[in-house]
Amino acid sequence: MGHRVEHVTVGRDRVARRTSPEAIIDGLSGATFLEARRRGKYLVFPLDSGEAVMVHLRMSGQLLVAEAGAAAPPHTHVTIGLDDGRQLWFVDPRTFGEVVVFDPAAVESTLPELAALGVDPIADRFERRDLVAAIGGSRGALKPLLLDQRRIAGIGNIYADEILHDARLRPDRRADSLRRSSWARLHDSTDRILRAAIRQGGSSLGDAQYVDLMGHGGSYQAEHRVYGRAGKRCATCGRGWIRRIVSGGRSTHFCGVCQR
DNA sequence: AAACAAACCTGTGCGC
DNA sequence: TGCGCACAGGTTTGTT
Repeated sequence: MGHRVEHVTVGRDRVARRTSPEAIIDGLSGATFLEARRRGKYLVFPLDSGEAVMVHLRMSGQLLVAEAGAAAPPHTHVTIGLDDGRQLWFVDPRTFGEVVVFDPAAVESTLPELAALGVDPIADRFERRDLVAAIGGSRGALKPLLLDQRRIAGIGNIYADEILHDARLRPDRRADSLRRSSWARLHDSTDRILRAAIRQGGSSLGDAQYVDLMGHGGSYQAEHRVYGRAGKRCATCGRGWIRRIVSGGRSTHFCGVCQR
């Protein structure tokens, strides 16, 4: 923060598909980063120009800071040279991620999905009533509801599974069948699992794609009770085995014994 | 309204 | 060693 952008290159147009490489280069060049914010999985960096940069990492994106002169790794699609010589890299092998320079006053038209994000359990006040308001009225299964970014912002596939396990609720359990006590557990587990994962720097899987700005991975993968543990004994109840199903098109893991 | 499939990409791990 | 296949942290779009 507080650094001015001196040079920008866009090495792969797909990263700029929402706008254009020129829009990213022109919008960033000469601007100073004021702040780093997050809402759901969207990273937003307000600039002194009045515009802001949005970065979404999707499945394999990384935002990395590098010293002056460092060689960019493969799949570096945006390079931002700062006034102290350091560089900010957007790296993304699968190219699902994107970078957008936008006008926050026009976010509804330029980034409608950002404007439509639901309550953020970490960034917003998030009481039990907020959880119930977000998903309580639905007749659908809990897992897809937790993943719906317009209802609750920020929960991904790993943490949906871990949260539901912690709350002792099956991922295919209908939201309209929950009792008061289950809503209390689900709220409590959402808060606790997300905060514990953040404290440990998130979950870095085998390919070590998920890293912080300095390239360091997290350690929460060591705490996973269900995600990626299909066929193994349930570490919570010691009786069931972890099952893998597909829910909402996503790989889903749970214990059939201690989750109901 | 909800469930499902496909699409967008590249890389890795596995069985054979 | 090499090949083909399944699968991967997300989201959108289109179809039942």
